[in-house]
Amino acid sequence: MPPTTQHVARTDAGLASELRVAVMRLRRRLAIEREPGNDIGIGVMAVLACLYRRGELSVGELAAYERVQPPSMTRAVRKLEEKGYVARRPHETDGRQVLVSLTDAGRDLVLADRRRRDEWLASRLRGLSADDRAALRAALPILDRLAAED
Amino acid sequence: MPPTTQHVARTDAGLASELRVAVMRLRRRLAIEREPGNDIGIGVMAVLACLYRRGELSVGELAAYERVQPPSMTRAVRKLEEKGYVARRPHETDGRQVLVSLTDAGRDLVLADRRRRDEWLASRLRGLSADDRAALRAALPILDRLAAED
DNA sequence: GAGGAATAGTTAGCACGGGTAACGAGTTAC
DNA sequence: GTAACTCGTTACCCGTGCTAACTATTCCTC
Repeated sequence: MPPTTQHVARTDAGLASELRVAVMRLRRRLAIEREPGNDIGIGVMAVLACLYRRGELSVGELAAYERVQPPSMTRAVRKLEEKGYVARRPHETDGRQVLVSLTDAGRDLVLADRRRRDEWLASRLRGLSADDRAALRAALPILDRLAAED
Repeated sequence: MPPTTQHVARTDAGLASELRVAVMRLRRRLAIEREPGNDIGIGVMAVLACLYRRGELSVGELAAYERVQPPSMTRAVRKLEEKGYVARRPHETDGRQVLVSLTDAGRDLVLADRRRRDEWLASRLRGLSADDRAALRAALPILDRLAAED
């Protein structure tokens, strides 16, 4: 009889597989929920959220944080600039770098999107116990660290 | 000054945004780690893992669990069948359904892949405390439930 | 039992978001 | 001052998700 999710998750040996599947499923689920008039995909939205938290960043820094290759980030930034959510300006001293920052419209979009997804999450959280919510909150920085650089 | 990850994650208001970003980054990170000779993408591998845990399933059941539309699962299964990792057979009593099961090669691939990713995870876990690992294990079923059906 | 509604799977076609390779502009080191 | 490196970009390809439309089968109703 093949092991169930609960069984393998109790061991380190199965943690990777289970975590991987859970992360992928949840990612797909999250991608569905978006601000109704928001035509920005979830990946591109993550760039805005990153700029919101960290302020002005270069294209390379954004790519490194999102664990994406530079060309992918160039495209994401271009799309955001076309829509007026970010501004690009050259670095003062290093002419190779391009600094990206949120516009007012971009900031508004981040907040609206966060509100929207919070509503969805709130409906989900009602089905969870306080312990479950605390467990999620505790796991968050660890998930973040797992995804970070070696 | 914009809030940092730690700041917003302490409140329910920011949990959704932070969780979303963490999940997306980790998903990309996990997608990179794969068995060297494994030309199967992470999404298709998840199908094999699902069959390994649950045994024979119909295309529709697979699609529902992975939170994917039926056509996407049809394609994934076809690709796996071409490579000899799964077998398809008609349902005994319901001629509409197609049942998918792992072949021996598919089972081997699941185990090899799991071993490979476990190695990667083990190297990560060394950087974490026992509490962190426990937190991850506790959060796993909750992440799973968040992605589940309404 | 015959016919229409519902369900399972597939096909076709599209969009988006990753990747690599190759290149130009700018900087740094020698 | 030139060679090597870094950053960003362009061009192109591929994987994987979606919707719409179709077929085959089953279920329901009369």
